[in-house]
Amino acid sequence: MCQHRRMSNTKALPLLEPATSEEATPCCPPLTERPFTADEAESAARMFKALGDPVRLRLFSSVASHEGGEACVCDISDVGVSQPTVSHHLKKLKDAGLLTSERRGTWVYYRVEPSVLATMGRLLTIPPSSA
Amino acid sequence: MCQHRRMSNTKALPLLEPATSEEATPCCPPLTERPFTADEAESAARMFKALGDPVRLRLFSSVASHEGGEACVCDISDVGVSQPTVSHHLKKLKDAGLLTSERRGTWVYYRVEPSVLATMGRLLTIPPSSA
DNA sequence: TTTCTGGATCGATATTTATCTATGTTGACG
DNA sequence: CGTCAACATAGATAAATATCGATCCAGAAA
Repeated sequence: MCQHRRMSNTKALPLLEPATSEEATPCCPPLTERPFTADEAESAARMFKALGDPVRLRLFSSVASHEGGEACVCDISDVGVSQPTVSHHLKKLKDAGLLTSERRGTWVYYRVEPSVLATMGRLLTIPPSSA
Repeated sequence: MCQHRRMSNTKALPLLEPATSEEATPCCPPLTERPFTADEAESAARMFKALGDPVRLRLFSSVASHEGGEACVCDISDVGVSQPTVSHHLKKLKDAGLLTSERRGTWVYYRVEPSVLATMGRLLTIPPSSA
């Protein structure tokens, strides 16, 4: 939870809830399977671009590695930029479909969209006989 | 090889050569393992950013999926932008360490740096008990 | 209601970047 | 040699973006 002065009394972390997993857009085949179409590239590039900024990558990693699969903004904001900048980057990660957010009382919790790691991992899978 | 008017008579494709595999920088642990440090984020974000443009992603996919593991620029340049723009993007992919290039006679061949897919794939590995 | 706090939004700015045209460079060929 | 073709580089420009300070909004507590 959030290590701060005034503690919330709303249930801080209903961990591991159903998660409403929408089962993802498969989006694209592995990058190595065949040349991407323009549409596929547009779609996949949006995800890579979202992780293509150091601050966003740290925020994403903080959420992804946080106990319970979610993190309060106040727990991950120590990345060397101002609070509006953190907010701006979290919004971009949300818009790219990598994170979801939920407000609970005073705090806002972010979590990794369940399908994302699998979808992006699939893009980078290595073909069976890679030389 | 290159489907063009004037054919080269230098050996066009010494496929699957030793590849001088430098065995890669492991760079970073999975994104889900722990919050990335600033340095780790800087390093990993550089790779994601390189794939974060649709044109570059198509070029990368074209090389990665090309028979023999390498592709001549002339075979992958049909992505809707000018020739200098293609060249510019290929340079960025090289600078990011994702591609290598080699000139053979008239043509320049690009190939995927062998370690890259594994390194980036590792970043996106899903933790053992992901809920 | 008033006050405080966590976080989002607004508006401005400096930097990055994707793209182009024009030109340079390199190798093949006659 | 000169010419042609494949790429790369240079320079310019318009658009995207990372960042900030100021402000706004929502929930909690006094």
